Amino acid sequence: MFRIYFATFVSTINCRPILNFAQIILPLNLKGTFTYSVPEELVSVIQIGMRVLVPFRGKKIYTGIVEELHSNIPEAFIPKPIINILDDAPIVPPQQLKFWKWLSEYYLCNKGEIYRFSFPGSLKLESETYLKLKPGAVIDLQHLDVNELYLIQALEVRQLISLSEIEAFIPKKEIVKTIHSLIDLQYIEIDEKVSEKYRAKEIAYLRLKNKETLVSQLPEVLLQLKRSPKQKELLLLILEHDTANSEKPLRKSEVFESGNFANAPLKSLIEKGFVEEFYLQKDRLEAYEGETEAVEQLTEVQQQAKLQMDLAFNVGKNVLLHGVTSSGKTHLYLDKIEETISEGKNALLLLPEISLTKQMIQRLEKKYGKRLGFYHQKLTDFEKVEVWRKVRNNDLSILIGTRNALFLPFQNLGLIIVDEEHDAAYKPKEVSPYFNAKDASLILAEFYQARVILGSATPSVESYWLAARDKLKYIFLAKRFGNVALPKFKLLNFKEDRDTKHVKGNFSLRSIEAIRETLEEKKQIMILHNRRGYANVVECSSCGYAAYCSNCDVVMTYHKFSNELKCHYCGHKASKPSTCPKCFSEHITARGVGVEQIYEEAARLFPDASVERMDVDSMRRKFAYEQLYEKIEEGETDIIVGTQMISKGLDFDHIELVVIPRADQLLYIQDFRAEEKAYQLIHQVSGRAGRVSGAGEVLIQTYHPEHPVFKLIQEEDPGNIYHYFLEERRKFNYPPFTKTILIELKHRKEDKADRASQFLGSVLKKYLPQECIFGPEKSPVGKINLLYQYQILLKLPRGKKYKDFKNFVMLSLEEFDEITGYHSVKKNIFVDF
DNA sequence: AGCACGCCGACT
DNA sequence: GTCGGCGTGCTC
Repeated sequence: MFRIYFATFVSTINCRPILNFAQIILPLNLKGTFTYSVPEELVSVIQIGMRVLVPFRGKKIYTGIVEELHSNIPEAFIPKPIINILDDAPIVPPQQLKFWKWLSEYYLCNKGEIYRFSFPGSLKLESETYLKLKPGAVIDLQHLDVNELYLIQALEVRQLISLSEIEAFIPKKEIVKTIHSLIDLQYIEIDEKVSEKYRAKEIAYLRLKNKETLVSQLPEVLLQLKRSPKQKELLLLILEHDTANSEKPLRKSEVFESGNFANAPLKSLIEKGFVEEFYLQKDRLEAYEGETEAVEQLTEVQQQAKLQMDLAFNVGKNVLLHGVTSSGKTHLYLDKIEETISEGKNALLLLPEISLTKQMIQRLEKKYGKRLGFYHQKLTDFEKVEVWRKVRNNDLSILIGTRNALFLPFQNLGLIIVDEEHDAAYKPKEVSPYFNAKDASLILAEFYQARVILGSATPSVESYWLAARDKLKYIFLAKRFGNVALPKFKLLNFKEDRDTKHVKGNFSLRSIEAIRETLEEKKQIMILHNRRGYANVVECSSCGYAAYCSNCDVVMTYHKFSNELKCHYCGHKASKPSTCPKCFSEHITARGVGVEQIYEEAARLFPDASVERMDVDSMRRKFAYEQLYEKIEEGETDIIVGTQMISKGLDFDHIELVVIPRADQLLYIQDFRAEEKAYQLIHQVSGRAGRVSGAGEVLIQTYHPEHPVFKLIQEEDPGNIYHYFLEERRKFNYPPFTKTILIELKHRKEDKADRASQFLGSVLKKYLPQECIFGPEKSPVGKINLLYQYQILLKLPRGKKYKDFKNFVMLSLEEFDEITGYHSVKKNIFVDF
């Protein structure tokens, strides 16, 4: 009683109640946070944003993040105590915690999902379950089966064995049974252990032990070694190194690399106390050590753009930098980055895919050297941790990365640049949490009081609209660097050419002629065909049978190169049937033109030219991309046939001609963004042509030369095509005029998925006006990977109402979750999909 | 999410 | 008769 009174008394004086409870975010896809008590000895140490070890469900231990500290005793349950604190300072800055909160609320996902996604695995320690022999157990080996015997014998040799290690010697199916039976017999018990995962990389070095003494007694020492010439030689080598250039220590591996020494002489020298081994930590990622150079002067036009940018930034407005390809956007980026870091702040440059931008990386390395860091999915986990630590210690000024770099613990972020802001890689549909890195950048920047540049040659319609309404400052760079002319577009009416027999296969004679001319000039050609494989349907012309994927509701694509059928949804492979499996007819035909076919045709039409194909299938081999890149750069390749892959990162000086044989294919895809995407793709590839000469030409073969996209793409002023896109979006109530939410429901059993979607639909209809709800209906691809898929599309009004409507959506989802029968239905929610 | 508990089919 | 399937419930 007295204690309680005393505590209250003290806290009143300090105006600070004791914060002995914490809300913890766990790396699990669970709603909300969990309350833990803070042990007395940790109360003064714990801070928001630190990592803590907490028990969760029995003995299992997780690494959680402290989101909040408070003194409200929970009533419904007794909180468990925090086991320990892992950091001596917060690892997640407050701005990032706000960012997580915003993401989870806006994108309707759990914070645990965000935490799991944003942290490198080895910073999230988890306990592992170990087995050990029960002390004092008397084991009767006679009555054990083979697996039990194995396990007991293993435990007698090694005291602790983790669950994952057991898989090595007991069949997976038997593990649980074996363990349970041994626990029942009281022979073994279970224990949980947390171990540090991250290990600094250490390099072994050699040096003299007690250098001074040794040197002073050198004659005696050498005498002592006179019968061991190798030891003597080695000692002298180390001595020489240690006295000569003591700057760089001698690497152990260096000594052995020469092949002169074996391990034995070294061992003897160490035993005799002349030499010692020592270890130094080493960064896994090599920092650039070469010369750095200054940022080049901006041109007149770029100077103008920069001026506008500064004006916008000064009034707290972010920028949409719309610059045609090779207009020098990168140049402007570098200038702003330079400015940011000279103010002592960090800059973040986001790219859609790091691998395709080697030139950009090299260019920046030359400018910023050690102050530059990279962060992307291809780093190993330990490499990620190292970048994390450096960012937290503010050792890096500039970060280049993909979307997950947004979650690095920046101390003082001043600028975010989102390059190629229209790119779909910023919001992949495959990985949760589903968020758009472009939109998220604007929010994160707000929390850091940082500025944002969205850059693109073909901005997204959404960003263009924001700029049109002056929510973003619109800056347009209309001309290529050095006033090089933009490529000329030419529409070829393929129907006419075909009717007058002016075609060969998929190529118009006019295209063939243009390619031939370009080849004669020793220039390069790109042919774009955005469809993988050889043919997209294999069917029987007698009975109409088509080869479907066994897991998905789609036809399989025929890949002639690898001679197999592939499902592009689940990756399932099958061999191509030579007779119809249904009617046994031999009339198996392939329909639908894929990039392999276009490649084959091009190679046949131009037998003397070197033709290469570039798509995910041909680039899967390691370094395939780098090798082809070099070949093109060296001028060894004349014609590059490829999918959308060729539209990114291939900046070569000698590409003059781009041909798009079946351009209509790009437009007629079931997606309200199809035309925008087609425009972006065509525009991006065309930007590869005539970058130096200004004589670039783009041939678009189409059955519909009157289509607005084809008509408007030829104009150098992009205003009209964006107005066309916006008008279309307005007409059909699509973003940016509405806000969309797509809910997908999947289940192994079709009727369950169907009923679940019907039910959720009916709940939504209770709260939302009918005209906002589209569906429930079967998804365009009704089955993927054996899961049946249904969907509901919501088109909600923008602005103030949106928040209310979204609350109703959340309410509906909660009501849906209350039905236990639907818990096995997998639910995906895409906000602004 | 993952892990334990509880009720119905294919095997010794 | 059991073993094991996955439907259901809960986690501070």
